[in-house]
Amino acid sequence: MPLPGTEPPGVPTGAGIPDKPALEGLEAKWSARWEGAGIYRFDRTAPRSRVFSIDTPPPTVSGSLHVGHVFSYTHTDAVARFQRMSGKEVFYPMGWDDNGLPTERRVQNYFGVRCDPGLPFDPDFVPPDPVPKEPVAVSRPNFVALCARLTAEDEVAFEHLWRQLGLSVDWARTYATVSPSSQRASQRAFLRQLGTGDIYQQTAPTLWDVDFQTAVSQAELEDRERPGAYHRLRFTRLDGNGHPLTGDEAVEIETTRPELLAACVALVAHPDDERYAPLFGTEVATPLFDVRVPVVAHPLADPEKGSGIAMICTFGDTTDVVWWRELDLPTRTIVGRDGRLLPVTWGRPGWESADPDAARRAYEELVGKTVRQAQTRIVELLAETGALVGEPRTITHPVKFYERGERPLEIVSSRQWFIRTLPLRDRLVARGEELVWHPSYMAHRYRAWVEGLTADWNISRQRFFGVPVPVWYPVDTAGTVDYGHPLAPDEARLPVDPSTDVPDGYEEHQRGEPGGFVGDPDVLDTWATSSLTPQIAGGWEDDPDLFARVFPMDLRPQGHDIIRTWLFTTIVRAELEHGSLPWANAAISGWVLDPDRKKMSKSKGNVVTPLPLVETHGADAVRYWAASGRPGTDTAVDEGQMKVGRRLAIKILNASRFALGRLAVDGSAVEVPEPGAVTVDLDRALLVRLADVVDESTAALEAYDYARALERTETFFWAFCDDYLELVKARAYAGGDGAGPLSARATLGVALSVQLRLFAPFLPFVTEEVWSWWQPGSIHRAPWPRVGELGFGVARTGSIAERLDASTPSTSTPATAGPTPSALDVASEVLGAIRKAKTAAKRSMRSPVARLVVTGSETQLASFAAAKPDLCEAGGVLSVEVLTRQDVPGPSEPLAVEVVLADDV
RNA sequence: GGGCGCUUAGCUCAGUUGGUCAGAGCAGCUGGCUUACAACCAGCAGGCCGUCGGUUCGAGUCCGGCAGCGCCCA
Repeated sequence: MPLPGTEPPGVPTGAGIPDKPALEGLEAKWSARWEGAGIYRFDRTAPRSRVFSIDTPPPTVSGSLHVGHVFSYTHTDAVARFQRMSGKEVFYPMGWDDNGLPTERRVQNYFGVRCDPGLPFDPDFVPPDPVPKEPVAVSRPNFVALCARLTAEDEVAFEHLWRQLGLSVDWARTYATVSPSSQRASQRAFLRQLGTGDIYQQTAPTLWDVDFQTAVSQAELEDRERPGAYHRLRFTRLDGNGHPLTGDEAVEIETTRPELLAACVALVAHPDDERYAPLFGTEVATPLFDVRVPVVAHPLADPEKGSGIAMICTFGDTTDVVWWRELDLPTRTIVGRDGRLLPVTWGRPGWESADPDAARRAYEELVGKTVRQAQTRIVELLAETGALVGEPRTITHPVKFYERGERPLEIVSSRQWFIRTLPLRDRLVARGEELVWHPSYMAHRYRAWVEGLTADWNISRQRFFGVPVPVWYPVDTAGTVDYGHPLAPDEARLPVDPSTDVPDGYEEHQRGEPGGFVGDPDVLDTWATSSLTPQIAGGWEDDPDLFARVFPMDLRPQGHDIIRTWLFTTIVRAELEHGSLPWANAAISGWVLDPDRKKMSKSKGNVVTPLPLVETHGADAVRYWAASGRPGTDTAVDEGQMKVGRRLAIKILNASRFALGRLAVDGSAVEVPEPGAVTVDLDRALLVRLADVVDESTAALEAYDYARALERTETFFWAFCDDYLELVKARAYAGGDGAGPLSARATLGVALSVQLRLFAPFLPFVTEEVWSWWQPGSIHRAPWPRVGELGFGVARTGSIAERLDASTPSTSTPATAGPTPSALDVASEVLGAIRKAKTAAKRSMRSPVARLVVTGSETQLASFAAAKPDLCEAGGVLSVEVLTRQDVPGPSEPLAVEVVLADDV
């Protein structure tokens, strides 16, 4: 229903139909008018039952515009527009994910700066110009200000693209994940879960990127195949009294990380491995360092791998962490946060050695080296002492990397904040089953991820630009920080920055002083904030009335690549905070591949930028391409498809011009006769078929299958243009109030109106343009078409034939099996035969047909008779002869059509 | 190694519960300026539906094996 004030200027009249309609300029024209009229504003007075709320993952604006965005956001927009036309108030805000590392890196490169949190804020700071080779150190507040400045520019570019593309976003409701309200939500959730114990702090093994100098979570890991080498090391067996056993009693293990030997805390073999069973419970001595370590059993040890027995180090990989935790082993940390070997004191508790001096001498060769350098040196040392057996055996094996990192992750022990996810596993699996997935098989991805979780979610990051961890710690009189008793702010104070704000009851001058306090220096993982987009966008706590109307949301659209990150973390937070799903449906889009069906990546340089495509082909054309990609299916960028979409949009302009031209005689206002005027069988048959399309398209969109809805509508529309418009032309041009012309005009009017609305979610610009020629208000607030508009009862059932019977009592159905061909079916078939004959004879379509002989069953001929006048006009047929076939052909048996062209007589 | 998906015309892909399902568009070819549309229209040709087996009266369609491709996870 049209909103007040949304009517385009001028009364819709026949004069509103342009002579030469064109697509050019429609994007600018309509996106401005939609904004001006507030077509996509969310009406927050609508009750929950009438709201359709969408939680779109905000794009990272510091990343480049990507055609993948256009693809999946178009899918969402089609659904949003359908829901809006179906009477829902659509809550469709757009966010910007400015938070996090990508923004930091971009700011560093763009301005030539680096953040030094130790520096004081410089209020007069201006970024260096030109950008220097060596980055300039700036304070954290200055750095954050630069981040804000750059992301503001990026947001403009994104919004421009979205508007050009015609996303029906409520632009009054944008949010950014670094905004104060987002920070407030993020910190509030943190404090609440800290209160419930679902967030805890622990010194624990932490996945660590030595270049970014930050912890990363399991979700940010990726395996990469890297060359490595198995080094076979000889460990000395010990007797019950700790004395070395002589002879060939050594245990040989194989490791790819000999440099971690000093961190070895045990050897491990499979419990069923008979080769090593006698060793379980005994001790061995490490080479070089002579440290006594136990031999233990654990099922994760792979008898097939290497020699079947492995050394456990703290920590070489994630399996070490599992062994360490489950077998309750001690910690010996030798890798520092910079990826270099830390100094240790041999002989001290925790670093016991049977020969501390030898251990010290060996370790002195390694300390301060990077792990790579240390490996080279220790291999030399091991070889010199004879502990290295044979030559290292090179292999290729998967190594864990931070997905943005360039060097393998190390696992360091450090103090970090975690969200307790492991105990939630069963509940999270159940939530995954409760969520409705489109397509359904995407549920497997989620389930596999949740079931494969091995660690709680580490949410602290040692970065600068992000939401600060909102706590401080007391410093005791001796100057020791008491991490066990974090000082949390009152929720009313949020957001806080502990590096500049002061905890209640303290003064700024006490910062870092004995008896004072220190702020937690870390920021939260970006996912710790991004996982709250339903809460942030919905006004959680800040606007309870709004939140109650939109949460849990109806739809989360997103790509399948972020199921384990964004979708998963969002479910975790909603479960902890609200005990519910964050949304009812998840619609998962596929990837966009490059035109050669290769995955796009910056390194390959095959990333397609979307704006030129929109400018070249038009927004409707690009949307057509995107909407043709079925849910979950990877789709290549295909300019051919865009050209098809453009052709379709132009066709809509032209066909509409024709139809409306017949309805607005001599420039008068468009007048559509009442549906009751549709009396001609051919016209009824068209509307029956259109009713099917309405049904199918509606059902498809309700099930989030936008591609199917578009395809059905498009197929119908081309047939409508190619056959029906040609057949109806004579009656449409005839004018006057005769039943035939009246029926034709009524059909044209209703068929056009319905088809425009069926297309509107996909081609918002061209449909709005045509709508404005003859209808008040925006098509995007017009009601979604219903079968009832076409003059049929709501209770249509069964086949087209049955519907025809119901609506055309005069047509009796002979007792043949199968559906009766409609007047339109027969007319299309015969028209096709006429065209074929003309083409074969290389004649113009205009050339007359001297004689047409049609042979068919009684049913077919009855339908033919109904279509005959229109058919003769459309085909230029001068005389017709019909012959009844007595042998009752099958229902799908084609008519026999003989065409004699005029000149052949 | 485990999981998921895909394999239909030269290309991109539809084919919803097994029974006119051998389809569309693009590309190609042959024609046509036809009073909505030459950025158009009409027509033609093109396929053992990856492979092997099974269920069935009947299988692109359901089940299993295999092969190839892709993604996710170890």
